[in-house]
Amino acid sequence: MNAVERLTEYGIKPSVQRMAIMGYLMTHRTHPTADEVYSALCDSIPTLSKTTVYNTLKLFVDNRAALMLTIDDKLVRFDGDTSLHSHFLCHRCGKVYDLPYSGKKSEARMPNLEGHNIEEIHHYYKGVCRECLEKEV
Amino acid sequence: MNAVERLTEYGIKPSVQRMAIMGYLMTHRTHPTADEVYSALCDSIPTLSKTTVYNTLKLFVDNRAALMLTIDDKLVRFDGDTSLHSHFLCHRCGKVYDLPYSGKKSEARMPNLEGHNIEEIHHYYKGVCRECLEKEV
DNA sequence: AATAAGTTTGTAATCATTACAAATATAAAA
DNA sequence: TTTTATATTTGTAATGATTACAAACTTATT
Repeated sequence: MNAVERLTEYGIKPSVQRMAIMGYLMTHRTHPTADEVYSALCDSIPTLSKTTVYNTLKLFVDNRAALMLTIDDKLVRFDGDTSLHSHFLCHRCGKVYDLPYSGKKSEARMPNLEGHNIEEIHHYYKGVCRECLEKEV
Repeated sequence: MNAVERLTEYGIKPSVQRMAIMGYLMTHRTHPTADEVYSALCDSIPTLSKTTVYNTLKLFVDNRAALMLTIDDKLVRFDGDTSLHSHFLCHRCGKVYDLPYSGKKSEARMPNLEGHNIEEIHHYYKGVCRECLEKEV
């Protein structure tokens, strides 16, 4: 599936900027910040505005074509993979890793907990990643 | 357990400000922001500085006497209850509710997932809370 | 009391994010 | 095609939570 198909699937009309941003999310599974998306694309789209990146990412999230991760208290990150999975933040190198979702699978279908209407589930781990642990020695 | 005991238990030397802030966290399970803590205490401690509130909450978190919640992308919230439990954010009224932890209990003891050293687990739900759903009708 | 160490305070910066209005592009109507 | 309306993008300026920093203050130690 390409970026255009992905956008239309979520009811988002494609444009040069939207395709580029969605394309970046699809090919870079690094959970980038808005600023990282902007920096990566502003060479190929010289007129690109940072406001557009913010607005477009918000549009994706509102239409459930992307996830907004609040795992880091400093920066909001975005994830083009909207399937249910967990995230791990290394507080040493700042990288965010994907992990399989470890909550009860029965809750994957947006349960109704204590009367609340659940729309999103986020599962975050924090610590020191394998790579940083190896460097330690 | 009172605030002083709690502080010393976590190796934090008590002070007027620290006792007041820890006391507030212990008696108000509302997951307050730094600003809310400041506003609540600045009457009883007129000289209190917002910087102190920020520094002190950070001190608590560093010493694991409190949790920092990043469930909301706008505001960092704090929780004096450091036991393993989940949180639910209502995106209509902004309130944060406690929920029982629904991940695998076996992971409660800080597992070693894919070689990473896990130090914290956060489980966030988002949606519309029971109270807001009732008002809707 | 004098000195050192730890804590608090106020002000000024930082910096990610948003508000807003002008400019541009796309679609629809004439 | 031209005109008109609608949608999208852009740049600049503001917002606001958080932090840096150095002075003031408090507590502990010599």
